[in-house]
Amino acid sequence: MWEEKIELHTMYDFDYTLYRLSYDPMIFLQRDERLVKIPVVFDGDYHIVTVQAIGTTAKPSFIVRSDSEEYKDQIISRIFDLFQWDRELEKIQSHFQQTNLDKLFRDYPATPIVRDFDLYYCLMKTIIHQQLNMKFAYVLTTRFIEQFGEQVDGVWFYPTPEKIANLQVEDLRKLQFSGRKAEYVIDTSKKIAAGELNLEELKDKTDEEVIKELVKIRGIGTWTAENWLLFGLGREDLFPKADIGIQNAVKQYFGLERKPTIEELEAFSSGWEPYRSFASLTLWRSIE
DNA sequence: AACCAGGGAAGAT
DNA sequence: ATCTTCCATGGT
Repeated sequence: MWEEKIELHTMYDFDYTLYRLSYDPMIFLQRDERLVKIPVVFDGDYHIVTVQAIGTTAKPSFIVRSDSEEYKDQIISRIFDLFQWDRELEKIQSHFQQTNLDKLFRDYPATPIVRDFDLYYCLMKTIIHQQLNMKFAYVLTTRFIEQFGEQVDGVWFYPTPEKIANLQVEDLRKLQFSGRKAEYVIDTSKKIAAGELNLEELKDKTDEEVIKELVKIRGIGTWTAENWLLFGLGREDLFPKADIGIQNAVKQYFGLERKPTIEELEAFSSGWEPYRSFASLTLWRSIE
């Protein structure tokens, strides 16, 4: 067992991160302790990494703990990457002070990108969440992980694509997946298991290239590709205009009579680049 | 009971 | 290419 204290050189609202993570019932959280346990897999070996906040938003610091000395550097690097601790949120904040979202960012400052812990899980979760209300969507992802994942010391490790690739549609229908959704999940997992789709390799491509490749897959549309880029890879310039939550948040913030059209969203969002992901996150946050 | 939900595919134009 | 319809399933 090792532990490492980490101090950031930027502001970071980790309590908001914990709040966002608390939506996912399969994540091991102790919010009063400001602590989260993260499943990390290296070379097929399971590691549990504990991240605990001990600082403030203005002066954030953390204690990171895990067991494997061998992977210590990789684990710390992964945690930095996951929580984007290198990012200077002050820059984002000042960028939006010069836009039509100035009030929004004053009300909800320094919202970090909260990534999912695993690229494959993120993609499955995003497909599962298509067109479902959040409550039921999380019921489905919870059943998915309970049924096909593995729990170690209270921490859930996500199913592998290989395992899901071997399922039948009926296996997921039992969990109240629609037949169509079950096909999307299984067929996409088959592509990954067969090596036709490599999520790790998409890290090296631009947003546009990733969207173009993912949208070819049956069951993945623009919304899913954009959300995967944002919550999977943690990319900074996504604005999912088809998203109902984004539409409702824009309606509320700008005081519209009805939900905005795609064209109206285009117009409102001019000037938000190249950090539109932070606009999206902060808009979602405003209606939580 | 009707409409909604952090969409997408398939069909029609 | 773009618009319309249908698909599934629970929540409010």
